[in-house]
Amino acid sequence: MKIGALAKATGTKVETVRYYEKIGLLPLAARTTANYRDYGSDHLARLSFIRRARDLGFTLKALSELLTLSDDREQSCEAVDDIASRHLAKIDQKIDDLTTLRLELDRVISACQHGTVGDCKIIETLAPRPLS
Amino acid sequence: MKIGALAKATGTKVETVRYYEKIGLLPLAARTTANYRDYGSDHLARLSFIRRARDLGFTLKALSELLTLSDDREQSCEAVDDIASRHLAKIDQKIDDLTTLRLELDRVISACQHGTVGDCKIIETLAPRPLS
DNA sequence: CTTGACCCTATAGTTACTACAGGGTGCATA
DNA sequence: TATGCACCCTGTAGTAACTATAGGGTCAAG
Repeated sequence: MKIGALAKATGTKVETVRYYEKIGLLPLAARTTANYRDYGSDHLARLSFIRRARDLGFTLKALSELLTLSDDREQSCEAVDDIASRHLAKIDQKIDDLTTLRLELDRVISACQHGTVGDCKIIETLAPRPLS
Repeated sequence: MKIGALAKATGTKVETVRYYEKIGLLPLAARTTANYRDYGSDHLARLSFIRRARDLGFTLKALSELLTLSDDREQSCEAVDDIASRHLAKIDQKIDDLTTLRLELDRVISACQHGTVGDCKIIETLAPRPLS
């Protein structure tokens, strides 16, 4: 199948597919006489894997490691679990950070009196306190 | 004060200070005879504002808008509130997305039996389902 | 004078795409 | 056959917000 079909089948953009091939995440595709990329089921499987992992927020680096691991079916699952768990911890951290941030922002916005900038609580919070 | 002192005073990197000047977020600094940047309290105030807004997750674009607004103290606070509220909504969305993602990832990791890759639930979840 | 911290500009790299320019291919329709 | 449109190709550059590096200058203390 052509690149457009592969892209559509996996919910990926054509340009992104080419990008993944360029960075080595996807193996080079066979070509037609017109130099069009021609993909088979192996590529479909691999790109699907990539798409799912990206959707779960794995970085391309982590994803690449997962792919390498998944190619050796006798490999211990520990390494996979390690990557996934570290990723989960990062997401936890991000949620924590964002939640803290959200609280602060909400506090600032709630204090806004909707007057002028001169007495705006939001601006006031951002501006440095006058030296006393 | 020199760039290093300004950077330290605001918890910003020297390179980032130069970057902000380059993109126009910080006004051009006065220079010493040695061509070193020389900063006064105006720059300190402005960079502090930038740092705080960045810490609250505002994009440079939104931040730039806030700075423009804050320069006109008679301006209505509505625009400021608008920017901040839209930012808050984005953070809310991000938290939602990450929370959903976390749930899915946790589910997958919990299903891991710690065997081999061949029967790894994590890999299995990422791999496309066999055609049936 | 030497040394080390700091300063400068210019350029490129990071991450993961995304957009665009310019040109080729294939198929359906008039 | 000609045309039009969707799709394909490579190469390059842009996005956001920094960050790192190369190569060179300045300043102050020893």
